[in-house]
Amino acid sequence: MPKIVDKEAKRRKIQEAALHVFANKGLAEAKVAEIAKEAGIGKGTIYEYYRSKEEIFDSVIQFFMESIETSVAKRIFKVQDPRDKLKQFALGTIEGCEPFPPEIMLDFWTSIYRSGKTPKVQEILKHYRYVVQQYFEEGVQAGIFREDLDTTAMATIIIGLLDGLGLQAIVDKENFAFADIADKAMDAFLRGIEKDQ
Amino acid sequence: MPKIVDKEAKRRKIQEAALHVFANKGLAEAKVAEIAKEAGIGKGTIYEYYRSKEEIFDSVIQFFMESIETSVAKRIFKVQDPRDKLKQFALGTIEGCEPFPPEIMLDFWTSIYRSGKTPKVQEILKHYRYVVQQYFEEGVQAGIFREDLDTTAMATIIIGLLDGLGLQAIVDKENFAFADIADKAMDAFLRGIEKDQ
Amino acid sequence: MPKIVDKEAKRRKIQEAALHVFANKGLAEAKVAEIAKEAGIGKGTIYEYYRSKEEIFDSVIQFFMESIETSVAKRIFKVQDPRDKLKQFALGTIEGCEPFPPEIMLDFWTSIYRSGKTPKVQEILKHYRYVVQQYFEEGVQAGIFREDLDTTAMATIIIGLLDGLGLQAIVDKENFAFADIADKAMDAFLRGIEKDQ
Amino acid sequence: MPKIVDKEAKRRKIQEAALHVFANKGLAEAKVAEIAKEAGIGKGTIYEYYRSKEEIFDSVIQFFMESIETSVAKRIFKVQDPRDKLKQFALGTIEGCEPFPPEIMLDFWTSIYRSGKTPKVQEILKHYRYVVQQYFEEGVQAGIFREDLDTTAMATIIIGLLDGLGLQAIVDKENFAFADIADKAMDAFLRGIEKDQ
DNA sequence: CATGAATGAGGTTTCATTCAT
DNA sequence: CATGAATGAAACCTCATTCAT
Repeated sequence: MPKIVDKEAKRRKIQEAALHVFANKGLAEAKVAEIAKEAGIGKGTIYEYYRSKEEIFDSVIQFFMESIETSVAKRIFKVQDPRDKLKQFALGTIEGCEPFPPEIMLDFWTSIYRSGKTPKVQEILKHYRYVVQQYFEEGVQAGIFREDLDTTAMATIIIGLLDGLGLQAIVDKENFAFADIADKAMDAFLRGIEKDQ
Repeated sequence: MPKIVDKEAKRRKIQEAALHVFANKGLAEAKVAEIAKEAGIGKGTIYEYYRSKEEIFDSVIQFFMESIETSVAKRIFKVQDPRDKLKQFALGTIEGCEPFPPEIMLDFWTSIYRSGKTPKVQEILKHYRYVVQQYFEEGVQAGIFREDLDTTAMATIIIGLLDGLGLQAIVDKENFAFADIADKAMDAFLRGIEKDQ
Repeated sequence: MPKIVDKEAKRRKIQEAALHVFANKGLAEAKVAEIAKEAGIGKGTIYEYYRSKEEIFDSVIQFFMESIETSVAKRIFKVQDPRDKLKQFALGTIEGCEPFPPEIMLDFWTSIYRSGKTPKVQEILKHYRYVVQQYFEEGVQAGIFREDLDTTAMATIIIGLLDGLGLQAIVDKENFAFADIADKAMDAFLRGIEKDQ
Repeated sequence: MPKIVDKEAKRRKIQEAALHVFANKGLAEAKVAEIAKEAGIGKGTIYEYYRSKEEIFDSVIQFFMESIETSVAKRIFKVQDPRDKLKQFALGTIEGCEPFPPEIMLDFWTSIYRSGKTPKVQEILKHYRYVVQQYFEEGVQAGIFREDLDTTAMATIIIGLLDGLGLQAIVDKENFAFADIADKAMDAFLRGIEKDQ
C-alpha cells in the first residue's frame, strides 16, 4: 500500500504557504517553487493538489472569504438592535481578516475585478451588501434611523468603509488599530443617520 | 528648445498609452510591446524616455496623484467652513479620479504597499492625511465638531472611506453613482461628529 | 509455481495495455500512468515488471514481431513453389500484423532506426531479408525467375513493399483492403521477374 | 532604424537547423534549444519566427513535400510513355527526398497519421495517388498495360513501394542504393503488368 | 507484492531589455 | 533619435521514476 496521507491536510498546508507567499509577493510575483519550499515539499507535489498557480490562488481567496463569513455569523446572532448588528458586522469582518496578512486583500480585490473568473466572489459580495442593507431597513422600520435613508447606498458605504480602512491598515501597518478606528467610524456614522428624537 | 517640448509630449503620449494598458491588464500583465503599439511608437523608443516598465508605472501613478491634488486644490480655497472643506476634499478627490479608469487604482494600491519602491507616494498619502486632519482640527477649534474628536482617526477614516468607495465603484461599475454616494456618506458622517448644540 | 504464472500473466496484461496506449498516442505521448490505468493496476506496479517505459515498448515490439514470425511460419511450410512461398510470406506478414493497431508500426519503425537501442529488432529484420532472399534464390535455381536476378535487392523490395503498404493502410485506414492489395502487388511483381519461357 | 534582416532567409535557416535536429532526434526528443544552437541563434529568437516547436515541424514537413513535388514535376513533362512517367515519378520522388536526412520521414509519417493537424499533407497524398493512377490509366488506354488493371490499387502500390523502400533505406542506411533498387523494383513491377503481346 | 504520493530534472515559452543599424 | 530583431533569464508545468507503507 502506498504512503497514507491526509490529502486534505496537505492541501491546507499548501494553501497556508501560498497565503504567505501571495501576501508578500502578489499573485504575479509569487513563484510556485517558493510556495513549495515554504510548504516544505517538492515543487511537483504542488501539482498533485492543485492544477495551477491560479487554482491555488482561487482557493486561498475562497478560504479568506469563508473566514470572514464565519466570524460575522458568530457575532450577528447575539444581538438585536440594528445598530449593534452593523457594529458586530464590522467587527466580525475585521476579526475574520485578522488571521490573514492584510496584503493579500490587494490581490483579492485585483482578482475580483480583473478576471471575470471569480463570479462566486462577486456573488458573495452582492450577498453581503444585501445583508447589510437589511440591517439598515430594520433600523428604519424600528424608527431608529431616519425614514428617508437610502439603505442601498448605506450598505455600499459600510462595505466600502471597511474595505477602505483595511487598505489604510495595510499602508499604515505599524500604527493602526483597525478595530478601534472602525469602531469610531461606525459610531460617528450611525449617529449621523439616527432619527432626531 | 523645440526638442525638449517634443520629448515631453512623447513622454506624455507613452504615459497615456501605459495608463490605458495598465488599467486593462494590470502591472504584471501589461506588456511593454503593447504600450509601445498603443502609443504608436517602437518598442525600443520607450526606453529612450523611461528606464524600465516600473518607471513608467511610477510616472503614471504620480500623474494620477497630481490630478487629484489639482482637483482638490481648485475646490478647497473657495470655502471656509471645515465641513465644506471636507466635502470639497471628497468631491475633489473623486473629480480628480474621474479621468482615470478606476481599475488602475488596484495596481496603484498594490504598488504602494508591496514595493517600498514608491516612498514618494507614501509621502503624498501622509500629506493628505495631515491635510484632512487639519480640517477636523479647524472644526473642533471652531466648535463645530465634538471636542473629544480623534482627528487622526477621523482623517484616516475619510481617506479610507473614499478609497473604499472607489473600490466599490470598480466592482459595481455599472450602477454606481460615485459622487452621489460619497456625498451621502459625508453627510451622515459629518452629522455624526457634530457637536450637540 | 503459481506465482510465476501470475507474474507472466500480469506482464502480458501490461503489455496489452501498453500496446493500446502506444498505438493511440505514440511512444512519446504515452504516459506510464495511462498504461497503468488501462491495465487496471497501480502506477508503481508497472516497475515491478518492467524497468522503464522504454523496456515496455521494446517488449511490445518484440511481441509484435513474434506474432508476424508465427504467422509466417505457419504458412510457409505448406507450400513448395518459391512464388507461393513469397506470397505466403506476404500474407503471413499481413496476418501477423492484423491483431495490432496499424499505428503502432510508426513507432516501431521510428524506434528501429533512431535508437541503436533495439539491435535485436535489427537482427530480426536482417533475418527476414535473408529468408526472403533465399526464396528468390530458390526460384532462380529452379529456373522460375530470371537468372540475373539481384536477389538481395528483391528481398529488400518485398520487405519494403509490405512496409509501405502497411503505411498506406494506416493513412488510408477506412477504405483499404490490405490483403487484397498486397496480393495484387505480389502477382504483378512476381510475373515481372519470371523467366521468359 | 533597427537591424535589417532578411526574415525569410532566417526562417529558412531555422528550418534547416530544425530539419537536422528533427531528423536525428524526432519531434519529441528534439529540443528547441538545440535547434537554436544549430542555427547559431538564441533560443528566444526561434519564437520570433515560429510560434511553437510544432509550427517549426509543420513548416519542415511542408518544405519537404514541396521539394518532392518540384523534383517530380521537373521530370514528368519530359517523357510520354506511361511507363516512363511512372519511372520518372519514382526517380523524382527519390531525388526530391535526397537533400533530406531520410530519418525525417519517420516523423513525417507519424505526424500525418497521428495528428489530424495536417490535412494539407493528406490532401497532397491524395493528389499523388490520383496522379499516379492517371499514368496507369494512360497505359491501359494505350494498350501497354493489361486491360483489367486495378489502377487505384496500382497507384497505392507504387506510392507504398516508394515509401517502403525509403524506410528500408533508413534502416539499411550504409549499403543501400535507393535509386538503383527503386529502378529494379519499377522494372519488375511494370513488366509484370504489361499486356502479353 | 502493490501502490500512489512525492519528487525534481528538464522542456517550452514569454518578455523586459539591449543594441546594431 | 528611433527602431525592432535578438536575447536569455526565469517560470510554469509534466511525468518517469522512486520508495515508504
